[in-house]
Amino acid sequence: MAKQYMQIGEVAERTGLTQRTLRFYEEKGLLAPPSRLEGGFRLYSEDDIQRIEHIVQFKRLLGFSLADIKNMLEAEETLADIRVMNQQEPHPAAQLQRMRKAIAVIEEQESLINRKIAQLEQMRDRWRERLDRTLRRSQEALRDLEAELAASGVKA
Amino acid sequence: MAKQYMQIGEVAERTGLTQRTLRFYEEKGLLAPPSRLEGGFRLYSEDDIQRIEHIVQFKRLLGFSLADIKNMLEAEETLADIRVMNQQEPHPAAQLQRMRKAIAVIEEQESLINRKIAQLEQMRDRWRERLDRTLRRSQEALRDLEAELAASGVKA
DNA sequence: ACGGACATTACCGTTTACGTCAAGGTTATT
DNA sequence: AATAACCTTGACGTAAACGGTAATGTCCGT
Repeated sequence: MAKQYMQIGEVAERTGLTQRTLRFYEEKGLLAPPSRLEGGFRLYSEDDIQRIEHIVQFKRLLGFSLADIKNMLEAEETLADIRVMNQQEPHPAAQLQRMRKAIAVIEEQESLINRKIAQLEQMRDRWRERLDRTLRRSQEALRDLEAELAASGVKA
Repeated sequence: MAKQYMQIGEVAERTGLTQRTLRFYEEKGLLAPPSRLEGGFRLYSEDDIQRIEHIVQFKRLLGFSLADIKNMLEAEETLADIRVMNQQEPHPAAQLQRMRKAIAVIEEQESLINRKIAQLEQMRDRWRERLDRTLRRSQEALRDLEAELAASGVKA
């Protein structure tokens, strides 16, 4: 298993971010302040790292600003809160209420991603049509070429 | 039909970009310098506008830097060049050669988009699993709630 | 030929998302 | 207790992607 806690250097290496970026994200509120060693060294938990990798993904895939990503991460947090609350107060009626909230949050994230996918698919389809047209034209060119060769064959 | 040529103000309105941004893109080489009126006013053709809207899409969907987008647009240009050349020198063998190039370019763009889509789908699937788990848990909560109600019904 | 709307270049300013020291404190090992 | 390796908080720097304004020129309808 991975060590329980990692210092910033190791986290940086694992996530591909720099130490500065990690501190920067923390400063901007994208990362919850991690725990610290007595001397002040940051200690990241597995959960922290999960969250960091989440951010990296959001950036790479969606291309959103950090401000946007922060909002999306708040959805994450809502879910985490709900889990904790369901653990603490396991009254079925209250749980059910919170579950509905959780489901709404997740569905929103999913539909956001789906919208993006749909747009990308549309974009891809336009390229695909283009490919088809080009292929058709190159078929024609090939046909013409064969005709030309046949003609020169007759001549020879 | 749309007017043959538009001035920068109208283009800005139609594309949702600012005039400054249009000039900036031109300066950075993302847009070919449009034709000009005698006095120096920029005149954009339909083709120019197509290209601009292309850029807007790339930005919104892929979230790439302008430098990256510039590279992708060069693929576009390669294709345009190929079309012109095929018109000018319609020798089948040469055409065929260029067609192959065109196909390669298009396929590269397509696969780039496909990779992005695949990553997004993976991300969506993770949310979907999460949704499933939450739904299952809320089923349990519902079951518990019904049991509770039944019990209180018996008591009442 | 003139007034108002629209454009031009030039240049400085701003925000975002970090990079890059500097000066000093902490941890682990010997 | 000394030393290397690691960390801390500033503080300033920077590239990208524009925003905003000034000073000036152009277009066009009357």
